[in-house]
Amino acid sequence: MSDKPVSIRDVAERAGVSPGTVSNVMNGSKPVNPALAARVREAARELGYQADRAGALLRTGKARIIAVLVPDLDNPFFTSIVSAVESCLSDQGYEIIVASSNGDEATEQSRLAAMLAWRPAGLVVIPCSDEFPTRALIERTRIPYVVADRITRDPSADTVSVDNVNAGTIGAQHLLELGHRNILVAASVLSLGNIRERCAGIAETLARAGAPEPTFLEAGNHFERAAVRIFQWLEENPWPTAILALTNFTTLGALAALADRQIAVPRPISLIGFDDYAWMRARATPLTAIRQPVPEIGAAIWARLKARIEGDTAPPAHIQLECSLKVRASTAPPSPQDGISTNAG
Amino acid sequence: MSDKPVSIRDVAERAGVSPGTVSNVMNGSKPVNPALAARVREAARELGYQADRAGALLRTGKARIIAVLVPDLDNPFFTSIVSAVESCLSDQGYEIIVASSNGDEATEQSRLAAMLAWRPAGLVVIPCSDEFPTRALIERTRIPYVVADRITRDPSADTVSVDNVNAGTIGAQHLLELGHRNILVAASVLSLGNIRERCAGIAETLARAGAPEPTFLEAGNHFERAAVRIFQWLEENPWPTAILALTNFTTLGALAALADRQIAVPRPISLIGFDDYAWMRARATPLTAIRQPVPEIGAAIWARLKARIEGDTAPPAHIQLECSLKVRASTAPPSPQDGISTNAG
DNA sequence: TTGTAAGCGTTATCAC
DNA sequence: GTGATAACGCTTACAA
Repeated sequence: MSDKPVSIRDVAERAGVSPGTVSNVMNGSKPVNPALAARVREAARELGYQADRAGALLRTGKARIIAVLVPDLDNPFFTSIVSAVESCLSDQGYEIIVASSNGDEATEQSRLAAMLAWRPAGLVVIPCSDEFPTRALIERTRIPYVVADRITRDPSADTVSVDNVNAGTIGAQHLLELGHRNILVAASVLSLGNIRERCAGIAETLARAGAPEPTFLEAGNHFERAAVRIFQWLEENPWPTAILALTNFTTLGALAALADRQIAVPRPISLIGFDDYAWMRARATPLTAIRQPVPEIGAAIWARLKARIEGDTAPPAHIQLECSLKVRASTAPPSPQDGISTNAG
Repeated sequence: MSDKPVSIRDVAERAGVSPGTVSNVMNGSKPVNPALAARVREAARELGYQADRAGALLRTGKARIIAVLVPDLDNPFFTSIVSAVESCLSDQGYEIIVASSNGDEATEQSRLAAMLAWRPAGLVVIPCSDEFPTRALIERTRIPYVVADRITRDPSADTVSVDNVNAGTIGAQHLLELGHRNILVAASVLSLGNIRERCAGIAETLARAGAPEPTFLEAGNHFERAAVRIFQWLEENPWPTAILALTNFTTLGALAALADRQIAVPRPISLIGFDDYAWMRARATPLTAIRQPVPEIGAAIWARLKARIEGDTAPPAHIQLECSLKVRASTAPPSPQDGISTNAG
């Protein structure tokens, strides 16, 4: 009906009190006579009053907004993090604003600047590279932030990630136990620290067992590209007995390459995927996979951010959560002759 | 360095002009002497000035924010819509704020109210039900909005959806051409109009061809539940020669059920999936699927919203985009004996 | 316990 | 073409 939103003054007038009192009632910032408070609440309800957050923001300088910046909103891992964080803070009076850097530093910079203009209470960033040059931009604002997933070296803020070394280790361990010694690692890009750590966990585990060093293939951050890279590699090299994928997209790339090449799983090639999605289970040969604890990651991010927003000044915390191996049907002991097989074309 | 963000006054002082002039320069709302403008821009750059959007919001009453409300942020179809919209408006000075209603009307209501408190310039809603009771809440605000995907009857706002009848038709047509007459439709919930329309397209196409009516199975909106429903149905009924899934989650459910039941695809049962994701291609038997044109949906949403924000008062537009059938390997003619097969247990 | 008033940063209106 | 000034809705000292 009314063209303009109801303001705090409308409520005050209707309840016969001052705007300040309405504010105190709505925010509980100061005790108010119960009878009055009831009258105010009644008036607010009748008018459908919803405080305009612009006024509050202007006055307090802090929006009840959490800005989330991810490298790719089409990557289900990143959106699952967004979802996990959203479900934590939605009932705490915060709103979430999202942007994608498209894996590009210039875009990261400009999207970040745009979101910062809202003076959000906190920030969640999955940087597009380990350089994280936009960190300076953030730190000038003094806004609390958490770096997630991709941890830059020398982080001066809270970080939340998985134990990437261990993630690699449990994958390699599983393959070793099955008897694999000839392993292809389908990495995304080795310029990312988290990927390098996963590789390190694998390399170390294999080395300790006296197994030959695996091949680390950089397959990129996109499904299509990963598929052709892995396909080509399988064309040009003796086959491994197992592939260990280090991201969800390289998992898909490996699956596509194996399918195109008509190579069955788990024999002649076993496959361990990364992350855990419904489609990994919905297959004739469900995928063995390294699961990242996404809900826990989201909860940890919010816990740190919330603490900082509320004034926690402890030194930066670096939270690491453990991945777990979901053993399903895509991994099996290599068949005896596979150990010496070469690409028969 | 400085604890407080630089304001327009800081810039004005440094450039030796008035705040109003700075505003005019930054927004281009009024012509300004080029020399002065340059000085202002220089000062802004030096100070790293970024206009505080709270002030602007308070003054203009409209935030350059688009609020997006979806039923489930863990459903890749919905997040792909968010991503498509985000990529449209990110370079137009808009920010996107997202929330999930979790498929619940009360949550939808409260999340919507919370987002509305930011006085967003526009709204994108995928309602959690066709009732869409929150519509009243939105319309009181006079904020332009677009209803996407799930179209309520009697919509008084712009809508963007796919041609659901045709989506069903092309799926059924494909199966008919292959010779299938015994079809199971894996629907999500029949209370949703878009699902009913897909069913209608199927039913009509089959009827016109003189084929028997298919079975419409309500498998729900979640993967796990859909999997068990379809599994059970296959236990208790003679097998169809083809399954036509009407959402991404029922596609996964069907795949999981078939895998659990150790039923191969496309024989004895062909399968058409809904939506088009990388995992559908990354299989030994890539999925034939009905693809929704997600980027185009996002673009259409933004086009309508943008027009409304800029004052377009044309009657509500109801945009329908066409789905396309991606024929891959999960559909094939039924084997001769399948026409009379029953569940052999 | 409640009311009053200042002020947050911006933009729009008005003189100049 | 530019500068002063008021106003947006809210919170929060401070006064009553």
